[in-house]
Amino acid sequence: MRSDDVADPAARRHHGNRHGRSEHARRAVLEAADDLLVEKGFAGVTIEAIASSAGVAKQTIYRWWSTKTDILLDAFLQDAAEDLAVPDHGEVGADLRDYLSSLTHFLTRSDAGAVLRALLGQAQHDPAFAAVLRARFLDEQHDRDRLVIERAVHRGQLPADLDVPAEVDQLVGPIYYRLLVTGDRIDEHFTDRLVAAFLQRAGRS
Amino acid sequence: MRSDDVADPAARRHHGNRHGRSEHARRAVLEAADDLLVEKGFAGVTIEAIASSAGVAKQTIYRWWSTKTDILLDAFLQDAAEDLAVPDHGEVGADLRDYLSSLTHFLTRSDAGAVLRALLGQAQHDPAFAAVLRARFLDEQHDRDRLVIERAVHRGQLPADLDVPAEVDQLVGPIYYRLLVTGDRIDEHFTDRLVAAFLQRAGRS
Amino acid sequence: MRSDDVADPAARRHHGNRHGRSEHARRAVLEAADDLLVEKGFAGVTIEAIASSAGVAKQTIYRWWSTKTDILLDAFLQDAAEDLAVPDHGEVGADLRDYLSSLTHFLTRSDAGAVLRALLGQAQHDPAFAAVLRARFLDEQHDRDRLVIERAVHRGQLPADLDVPAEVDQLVGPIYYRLLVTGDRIDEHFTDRLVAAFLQRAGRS
Amino acid sequence: MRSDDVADPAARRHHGNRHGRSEHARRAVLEAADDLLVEKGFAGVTIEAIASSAGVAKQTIYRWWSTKTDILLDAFLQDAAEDLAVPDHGEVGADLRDYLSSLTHFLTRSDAGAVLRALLGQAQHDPAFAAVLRARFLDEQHDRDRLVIERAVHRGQLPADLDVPAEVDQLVGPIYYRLLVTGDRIDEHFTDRLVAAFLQRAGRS
DNA sequence: CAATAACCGAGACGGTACGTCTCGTCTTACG
DNA sequence: CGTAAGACGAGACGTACCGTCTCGGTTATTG
Repeated sequence: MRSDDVADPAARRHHGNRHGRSEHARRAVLEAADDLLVEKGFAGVTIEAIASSAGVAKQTIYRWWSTKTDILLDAFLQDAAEDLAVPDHGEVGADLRDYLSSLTHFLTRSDAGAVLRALLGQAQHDPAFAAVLRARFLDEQHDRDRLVIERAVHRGQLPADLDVPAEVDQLVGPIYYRLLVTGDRIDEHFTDRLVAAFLQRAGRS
Repeated sequence: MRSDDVADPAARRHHGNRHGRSEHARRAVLEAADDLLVEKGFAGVTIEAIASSAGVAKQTIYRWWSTKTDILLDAFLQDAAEDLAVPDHGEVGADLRDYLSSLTHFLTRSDAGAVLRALLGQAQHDPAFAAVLRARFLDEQHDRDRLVIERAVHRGQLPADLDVPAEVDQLVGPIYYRLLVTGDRIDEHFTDRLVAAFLQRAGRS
Repeated sequence: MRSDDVADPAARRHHGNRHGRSEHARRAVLEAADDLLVEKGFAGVTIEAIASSAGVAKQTIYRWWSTKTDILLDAFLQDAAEDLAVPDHGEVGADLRDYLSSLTHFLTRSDAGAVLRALLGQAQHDPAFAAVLRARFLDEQHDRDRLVIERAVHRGQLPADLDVPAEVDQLVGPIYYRLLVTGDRIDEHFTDRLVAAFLQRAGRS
Repeated sequence: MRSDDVADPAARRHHGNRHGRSEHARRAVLEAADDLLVEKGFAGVTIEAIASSAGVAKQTIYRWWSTKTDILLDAFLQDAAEDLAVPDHGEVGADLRDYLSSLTHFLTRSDAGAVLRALLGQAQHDPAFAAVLRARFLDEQHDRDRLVIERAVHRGQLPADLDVPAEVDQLVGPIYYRLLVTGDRIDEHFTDRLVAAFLQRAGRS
């Protein structure tokens, strides 16, 4: 039998099989890409470096991904999945403050945030990739950004005729602006102020 | 003297001289870089391509610039200088609407705007370049963004204790957000709404 | 021996059995290798190409052969077996003229001859393969080359003290020389002249 | 033009110039190819290995040569130039014995001979290269092979109607045959016997 | 007449070398 | 001394095969 293999399935080397790819290789590539970005910067992320530091053949990478940004996007999506929960305490102000604060933390402190910055940078150079990035992450994220407000509207805490997309842009726009353009620190004072301005607008409209 | 170069720059080949650098070469490089970016995209801007399409030797480029983004930044600064005038009609609302509208036009419609997007993209990949970009353009632009509001404060049209930097981020942040992240259209309706929200905040504070 | 293999299993598809290999796969591989050499040249003979055009798994090839030249050698030996009969009319001159003429035809006209050329080429690059080629074909062929003369010596038509190996090298050497080095045409006039020279030497010695 | 290079080619490092290639790089490549063939065999001669052991960039190799056999041919021609002098003592027999003996030594003992074997091997795999090899070496060598006999014919020592090409093939053919096919030792006894057979034929014809 | 064992096609794997591309440096010759 | 030209060392690119390995299926012999 293969009791050894079965006993420790993670440890054993996977050298190919008939139906499907190596999970081991897939993970090693994504982790290597992630690590390289954080340690060496975007220029340090080369297919050769990924292959070599993942202990994987280049051809194995090319079999499953087309570009290095494709790899980084996969790595990012895997990491980002759990980190962007939308809070629901039932109170708009608190939820928004909470959400913007954790969004900020994600963007500026986590490795995944660094990867996203790199991907957004690449999107500026490559319209085709920009479209992919939107389709595979940004649109979904945009929905998430809307969620707190939409729930409040649903609960009757906010006016029904609120122009949600425009309001969301005014809430998160300044955060991305500081992240991508000015590089200024984004603290809770700043995000709280954004929420306050929103509530003021929404209360009056 | 440069009269020859200026009089008939195309005809006379400039193969070196004893009196400093060639203005002809400088211009040809900046224009070539600009054109290549617009026509072929950022990936099409290589030092070799610039040299070849400017009719200039690679070494001449390396003598005066270090990287291709350095060239693009020079090209951008030259183009951007005149295009970002700050209006002063004496009325904050009108001035801001005017300013944001022309800023938007600059960012989304002009070739220089395309170059800036590329430079901002590169800044996400390269912290050193991000610092240079801030020092040579963004800080100055940030000052310009503040100008309309500061003038109004000075005139007594806006409260003196206004947190100008934070307000500016809320005004232009959403614009850059759409430019760099969502790719959504930025029309006058959107910029006018930003101004309205600002006036509402400022009037109350 | 291989008589079993050749004898038994018929033309039906063979997808595995407990004892013994698939004759179908064996033949398909040898034919594919042969065809590829003739159609695409030596560089076109790759294990992957053989496997794919024989409809066989790579592993099946590696189970039975070690290198592509090993395959070509098997293919060659199978083809060559019948084509190199040694004539025996009882007259040395006629036999030799006949033999050299058919040897030349085999070397320059047949597909098997093309394969042998490739194998001899490989033997120049790889001493280990050169040894194998000698053991599995050239020594035997050398014996065949000797046969006509030895029979004549036996019959008393040629002197008993003839240095047969040296004479054989002078008979066939020029043929291989033209085949492998100069590429000159080898016609009957040339082979007849070789025989004439031999008879002259043998008559005198 | 190149007088500088020719004057002092060895000493200075040459990292590029406007008109013409680096003699230093050229020599390093040819020597590296030669050494690799002798030390590691034909399979050990790879462009990467040559580049690395010559301290040269791959692109520099590809700029001037197309294939590894092209490099080996250049290396061979440079080495072979001086080693194949044709003797002229005024006596056919002595000259031929001398010539065949030194030819044999060149083919079987020298590094250049090993390279030639490899090139002849490659020629069996690649008709295009075979043509190049003939044009750049074999034809010339064939002329050299004829020279001793032609001089003797000219001196009246041999019949004027001698079929020189066919005679040459009978003289050198057996040597190449042993070199390329049988691998048998080629000693002076063998080459002297070839000469003796030739003289016998020529004397009678 | 099931269980087993050897062989089959398929194809993913870690690798090596390929030939191409661009980089940034260096040397030369000209004006 | 700045220029145009362009060869150079370096190294990443994406591709082609290499030889190894696993997988699931097929069949003949065995228990």
